[in-house]
Amino acid sequence: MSGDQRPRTQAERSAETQALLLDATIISLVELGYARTSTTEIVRRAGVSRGAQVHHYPTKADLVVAAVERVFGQQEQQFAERFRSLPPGERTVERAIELLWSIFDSPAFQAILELVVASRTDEQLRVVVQAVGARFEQSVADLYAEFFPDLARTPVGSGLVGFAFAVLSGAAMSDYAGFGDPRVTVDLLKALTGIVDPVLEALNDERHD
Amino acid sequence: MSGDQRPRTQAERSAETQALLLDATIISLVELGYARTSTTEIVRRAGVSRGAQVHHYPTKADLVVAAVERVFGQQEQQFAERFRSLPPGERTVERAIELLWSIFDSPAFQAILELVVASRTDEQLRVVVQAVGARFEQSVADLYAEFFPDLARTPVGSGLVGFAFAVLSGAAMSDYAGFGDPRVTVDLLKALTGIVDPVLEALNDERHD
DNA sequence: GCACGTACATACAGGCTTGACTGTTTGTTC
DNA sequence: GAACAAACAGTCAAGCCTGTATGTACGTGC
Repeated sequence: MSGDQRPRTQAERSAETQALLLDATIISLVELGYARTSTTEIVRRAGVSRGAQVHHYPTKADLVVAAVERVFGQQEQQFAERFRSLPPGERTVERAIELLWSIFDSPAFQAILELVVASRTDEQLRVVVQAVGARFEQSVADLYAEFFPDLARTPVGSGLVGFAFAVLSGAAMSDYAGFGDPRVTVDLLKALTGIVDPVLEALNDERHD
Repeated sequence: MSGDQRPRTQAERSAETQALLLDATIISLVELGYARTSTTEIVRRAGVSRGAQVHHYPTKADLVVAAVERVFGQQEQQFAERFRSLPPGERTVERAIELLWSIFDSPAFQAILELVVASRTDEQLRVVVQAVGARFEQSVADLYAEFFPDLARTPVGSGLVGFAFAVLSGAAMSDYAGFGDPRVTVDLLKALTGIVDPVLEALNDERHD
């Protein structure tokens, strides 16, 4: 059936099994949440044996840490690709926010949310999450600086990416927190970016009294 | 030693044990997170027996649901009290946001965050969290409408509380997500509220084309 | 003071999870 | 093609967690 009878190399076997395991981990995080995600459940979903899992990721922590890197990396790459493939005329701040929102509004971000919250009370996980999270933001900030150099030069403009990340995280969460409307929040964020300068002035005035 | 030799009434005993259990639950959520919060751990922290716990809250879900209501309720009440006790001259939108931020920046909100995220994959919990969360927002919105009636009348102004909730949630989370700086985010939010009208106009212009 | 119900205490059983351990297959190297 | 290492398979035991069940102490109404 699967026409390829050529034996796979060790590297290929390794990579495929690891991908199966990490994707299963991420999907389990999305569907069951962190608390109910067990290694048993992961190997079941991945369709690999316990031995295979323990070979590649000896402990549950190893597995989760690797999943963090994978899911952040995927989103980071996806955002960059999508934004770069926009027709030049549409490479606006507003479009960038819409694109970013499509990331934060995705199942993948639900997994990230589980991991971020779990990382609060897990030293080992927190180190990785913060590092990878910061790298993610930095990658978006680099694109931002590349395409909107004028905005990026201002003090507030340079912090705007971090602000957008915070707002979009909150918006994504408000979906099931019972407060706020993500669409309104995102629209307001987009509107805000259109008036960065007045905000900047207001902020400066305020800090100098 | 404890001077009071008068026997406690059943109601008093009940209330005290329940308070011990719920507070222990909340503290455990803060310190250990949702995944590692067990009924065993809770009764240990509360200093009550397993039987007492099961008597008041037969299942773990009952315990967690009650904790949701308690922790949201406490924060709701605390905000209202603090805001109402401000000297009239300081009852500004900015002060309100600072006050709200002190809520979102507290340990209590860390517990709420655990519960909100857990509720995503827990039907029973989600119903409660959304209801109580919405009530919390409504209570803040009511105060907002009472003290800033002019703002509250505008379309965007009326949605501003939900927006603030989303932003502050995100800001609180960005602390351990590795991206954004909560202080910058909150400052920007405060600045934004000072220029609600331009935002409103920008948003309307944008929607009408 | 007695009967009753609420509040509490302790022990137990079933299920699940994790990490460890032993054995087998597959690819690679010389 | 033989030796070696990596990849994989399946089982086991210890620990924890939850819910249950049975027995005891305390407060309340008559």
